[in-house]
Amino acid sequence: MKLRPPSYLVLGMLRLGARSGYAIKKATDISTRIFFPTSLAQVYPELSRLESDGLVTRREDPHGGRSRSAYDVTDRGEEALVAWLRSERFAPTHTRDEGLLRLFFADALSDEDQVVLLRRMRDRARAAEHWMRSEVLPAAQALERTGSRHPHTVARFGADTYAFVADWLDRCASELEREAG
Amino acid sequence: MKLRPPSYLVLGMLRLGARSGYAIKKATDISTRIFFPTSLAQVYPELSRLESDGLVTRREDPHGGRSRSAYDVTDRGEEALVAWLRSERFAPTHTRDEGLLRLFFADALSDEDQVVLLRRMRDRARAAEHWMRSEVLPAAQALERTGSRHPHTVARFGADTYAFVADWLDRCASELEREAG
DNA sequence: GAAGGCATGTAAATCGTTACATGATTTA
DNA sequence: TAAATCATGTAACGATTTACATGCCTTC
Repeated sequence: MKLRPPSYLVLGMLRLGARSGYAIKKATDISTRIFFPTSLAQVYPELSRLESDGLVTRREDPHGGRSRSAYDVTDRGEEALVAWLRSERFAPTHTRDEGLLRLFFADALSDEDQVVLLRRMRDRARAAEHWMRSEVLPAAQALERTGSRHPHTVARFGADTYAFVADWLDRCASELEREAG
Repeated sequence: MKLRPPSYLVLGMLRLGARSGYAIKKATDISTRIFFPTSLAQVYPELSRLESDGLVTRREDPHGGRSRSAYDVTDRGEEALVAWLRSERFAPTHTRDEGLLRLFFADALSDEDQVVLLRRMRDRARAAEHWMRSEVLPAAQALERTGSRHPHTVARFGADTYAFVADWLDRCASELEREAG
């Protein structure tokens, strides 16, 4: 019965109001996706484990002729979530960024291609920022009206960070372009 | 003979002057580690593959009674690296951040504990910034004197981004503390 | 002379994604 | 009525890390 971060993702999403495994996955797609993605093939087995550990309860919740399971967090589940949130140690951020890896080795490119690469990375960061402001933030604000403010905190953090990154890369590209003439 | 980002990491590090598998791993530990970590168990098999594909050559380079293999990038290896650097499409950034996941669910905590969590995340970002400025940046500047400027670009990017993140989390923690009274 | 770093590799375990398989309901 | 979405799960695959195994060299 060892819980890992994906277990808490499921537990936390149930606590925020998602009822089915499918709903949990949908919720992550417009919220935790950029810093903690998951898949249905991870959510369903995780729900089974949490149920057999007594951290959630399952009940039948069919919708028309379509079967569905609804889950609720138990008191022990709530305790486990809070204990995790309060614990001192947490895993270091794990990132794999192919764009930055390219930039790292970009000296093998011509000056023009270096600028192209930087602008491509900038565009990607800008697109991510826009997506967060237009899709993720509104969904988080809706959650805020039900008493959960921090999904909104995280959405603002993400949007602001992507904006910072896009600006940084834009400046870097312009400087490089000016230097190269 | 399908190359993935870790292949280019190895190829690129060889190009920047690392000679052995061990040296490649050491180099990543003070450079790409935060955005593209790797392990010896990944580097050695990758070198073998690159060799059998003719993208690098191996030669014996013993140091005293201790055997060592030195690798060099071939013309085909150089071409493959540049083609990758120039290609339009690259994998989206992949991140798993347990700290942000906690913040996302932090509404389950008391106001005080929410501030504690934010300050913990801030401290971690600040520590990462300091590590980059004191360890990574100097190493990158040394590389710059050999003609490779972009390891330094990436190091500045990393340090500046961590500084932005630390400041953002600090402000957020202070606001929350003030609100809670 | 002990500890730590240099050096190479393999095996096992872990973790996560994609593909497969199925079927009902809603919307365009 | 066709496409998209809701809904659940398993199997296969792929990628990466940790542990194992070995041994020499340098520094304290």
